[in-house]
Amino acid sequence: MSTPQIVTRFAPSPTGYLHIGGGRTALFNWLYARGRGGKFLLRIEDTDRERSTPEATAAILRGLTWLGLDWDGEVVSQFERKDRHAEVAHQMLARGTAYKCFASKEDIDAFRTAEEAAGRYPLFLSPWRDADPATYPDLPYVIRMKAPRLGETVIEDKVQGKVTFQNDQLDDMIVLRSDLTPTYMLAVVVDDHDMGVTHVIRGDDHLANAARQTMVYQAMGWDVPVWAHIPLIHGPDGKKLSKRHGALGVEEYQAMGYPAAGMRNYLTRLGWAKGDAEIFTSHEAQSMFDLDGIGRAPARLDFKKMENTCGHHMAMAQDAALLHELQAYLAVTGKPVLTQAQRDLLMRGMYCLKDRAKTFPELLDKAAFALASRPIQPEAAAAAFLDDVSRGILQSLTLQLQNVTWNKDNLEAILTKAATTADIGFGKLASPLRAALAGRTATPSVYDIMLVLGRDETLARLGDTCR
RNA sequence: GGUCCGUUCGUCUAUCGGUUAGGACACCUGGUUUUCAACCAGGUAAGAGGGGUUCGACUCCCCUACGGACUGCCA
Repeated sequence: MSTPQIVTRFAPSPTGYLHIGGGRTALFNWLYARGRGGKFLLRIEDTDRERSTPEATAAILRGLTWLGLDWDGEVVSQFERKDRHAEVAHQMLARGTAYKCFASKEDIDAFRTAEEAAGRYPLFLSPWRDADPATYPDLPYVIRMKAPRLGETVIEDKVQGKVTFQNDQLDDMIVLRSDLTPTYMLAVVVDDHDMGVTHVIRGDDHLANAARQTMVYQAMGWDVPVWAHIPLIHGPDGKKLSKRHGALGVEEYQAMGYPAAGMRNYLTRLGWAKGDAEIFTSHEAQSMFDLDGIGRAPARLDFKKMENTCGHHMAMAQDAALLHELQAYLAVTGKPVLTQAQRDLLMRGMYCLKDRAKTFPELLDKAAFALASRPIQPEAAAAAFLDDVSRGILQSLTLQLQNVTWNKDNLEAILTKAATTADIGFGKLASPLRAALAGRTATPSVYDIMLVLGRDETLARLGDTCR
């Protein structure tokens, strides 16, 4: 007996950017499928023609791509499958698991308002459920599912456990609208079934929907997928994530300069855990990820931890990959592109820059000493180290650096000797040197500065200072 | 209102009836250091409240409080 292939999917509505919570949902689906040799599919739920836009679809694809979540096959447009949905609706009709309902929207609204006013649960029960087709009027109609009135529908959820819904709480939902377009409730089920989706991992705002969708599966005699309804992400204050919490869209995190690998790691750990694992590669995440590890309570976004995680990934990354992602960051934020010389400088200095930065803006800031052009304009705090005595010491140091072979050991020997000769502590030498070479007080070590800058630039900057 | 879900350090979480309740981030103290970051050592800090069940409950059950989702010819 072979294990059927795992198929997961991410199915966003194209009504805006890719929400950070949606990004995590996609990530969970991706991890689960990728870690098990399965497929991860992407479907755009664009049946709401009023709110769906191609721009939003493009933004979602960009967000997923940035996060590094690749999907299998073509992106499926739900809207384009509307004929298939209608076909299934009519099959339900033929099977007797659905019926035509001629009640007008106005009648239903009036009914609901009245029921609510009377303090009752406004469950609309269509009078057409068991009507004789011979009595059907010549009016527009919708197709409603003939949902079971008695008993209960049980969801076996991998995250929420067994959740039971009383069938008398659920109405006969509309599956095909009067304009013959499908509703979400029908479309998801048909699409998930046709696409062979085996595991539905989505936000727990869909938990109740799972009950109704189960009825559609049953009405069609199809296998119900494995459910996993994950809690939504909340803001730092524990409230539902909203604009006042700051960034909502995945692309905003890219624009803030967070590395994608770090975001994947952070988002994976947000609401999921495997023992004490904290920092891991995506490959490791794929093999560790499971549905059991998903928590049941909503998790809050913690920017500090996110930055810390990103910092680890910055340090772990390959130099060339970091430079590449840095350039992508510059591009999306509309910042000037790097020159070849700057790229060379960054590649040369990456080894001492990447473990000091958590984000790309920080990386750029740490690299400022290398990217700066002569003459260096020292910040006030740095300039304070450049008094006449210091300049004198730097001047004699300059002479000793003229002909030395440019490597760390030699530089170390010379600087140590210079400090001894001048009878000062190393700090008294390093601070002015740092000020002269970088114009700042916080930089990589003076050796690293000199190594990254190279002899010519180092001597030139010293010359500028001592002139 | 009804239905459903949730609640362990400030935050993310481990624990799956018996632990000095562990780890990570953040924070504090000390160390290291040419600055910053990093790093090392240590510290503060938690089972929402109340009832049960049990020899024993963070873990199982009930109630309360608080938070959330759903309750559309939206998805």
